[in-house]
Amino acid sequence: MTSNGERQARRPRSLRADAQRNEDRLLEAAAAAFAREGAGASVKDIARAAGVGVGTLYRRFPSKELLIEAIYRHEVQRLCDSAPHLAATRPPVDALRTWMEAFIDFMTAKDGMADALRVVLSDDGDKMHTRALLADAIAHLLAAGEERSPARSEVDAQDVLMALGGISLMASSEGRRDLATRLIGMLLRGIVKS
Amino acid sequence: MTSNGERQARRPRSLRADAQRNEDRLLEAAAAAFAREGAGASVKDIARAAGVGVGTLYRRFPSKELLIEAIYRHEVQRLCDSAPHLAATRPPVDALRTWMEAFIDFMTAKDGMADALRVVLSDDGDKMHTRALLADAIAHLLAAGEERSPARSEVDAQDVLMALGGISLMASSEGRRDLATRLIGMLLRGIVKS
DNA sequence: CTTGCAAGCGGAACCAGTTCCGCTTACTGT
DNA sequence: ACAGTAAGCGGAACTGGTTCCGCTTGCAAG
Repeated sequence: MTSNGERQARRPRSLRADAQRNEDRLLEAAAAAFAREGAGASVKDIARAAGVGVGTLYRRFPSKELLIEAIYRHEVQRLCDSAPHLAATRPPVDALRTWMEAFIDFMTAKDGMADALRVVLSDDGDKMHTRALLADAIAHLLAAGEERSPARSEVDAQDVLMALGGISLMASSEGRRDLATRLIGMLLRGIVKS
Repeated sequence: MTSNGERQARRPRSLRADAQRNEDRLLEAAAAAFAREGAGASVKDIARAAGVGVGTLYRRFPSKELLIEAIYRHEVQRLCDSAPHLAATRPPVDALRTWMEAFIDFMTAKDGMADALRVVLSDDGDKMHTRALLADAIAHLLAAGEERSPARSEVDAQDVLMALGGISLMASSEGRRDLATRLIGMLLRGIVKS
């Protein structure tokens, strides 16, 4: 399930062999736990299932939220990768709306991910990567609109990302998906040129 | 500092005398603690300062967030009360924007209040009161606009409240007040008639 | 091989919030 | 006054995340 070579390749972090093995086991155990019990799964249980102490888990993932983020990193990546295609094949506003809906679907489906956003979107260090990824995807969609008219030029991708984050937070704690759709509607009207 | 009669009057809850005294002490201690240490103040300390056990605190305020909400209830009330006056004395969009800024100022100034929002805005039981209060204030501002043109009629006050909640959450965890102002700008453009 | 030591490890300890339940006490009716 | 009882109380105990630190070990360099 977990390819060692691939991980090595991504960033030459030169972890000690055992450390690398532990990280893999942790990710595996955490993914299983979150899938089974949702974000409620306890870090102690995850550490135990991975056969390591909590200390080990915490050196690799400094908080539960960052662990969650690590688990879903691939899927966030995929979500972001889908933006250019959308921008190329659909009318700008349509593309933007579709992507936003996908964003919300993702954030509300993966239990705990919406809360992890607060950490991920806050600005320092490692998390910046994911944050930038998301902002770029949005920037792409906004830019596509700008040429063909719909997006206001003064709108900033970071701001839109924050707005989406807020919507995710509310939608996930209320558990009402339709609310999110309506809020996206408002947001879009606030973004596109009048 | 705490008027017994007033509290009695608000809702004839007929608490046992000692229970009432404890509630007053708790509110007093909690207000002091939050003012001094922010939302980080521990419930145990608050209970101790009030001279009661934690169990007592929890029977009256089933969670820390609800305690926070109780502390700031008066101020939320005042915020809501200010809406009609704004609506009467300013151009609709202006009134709405001003109120929203005040909302955010409040939520970001009172440490922990933004997080309490998630509980307060979620729909069940007692909290409904505060939620309805806020929604009414917004409805008032929206209605004022409707007559004189600016607000889209299909916009729902509850939705706007949720949007504001989301913005508060993001702004408070980012600690960047200017972000909130820009997001309010977007929201407004999404609300008023094109 | 040996050895030095940074890197890594485990898990006890800490500190939140929250729950539970046996004891106490303010009130009510007599 | 007094007793019966529901309402209220306290705080130990539980659960979760997070920190800390003394011990272990993979991995060169000699």
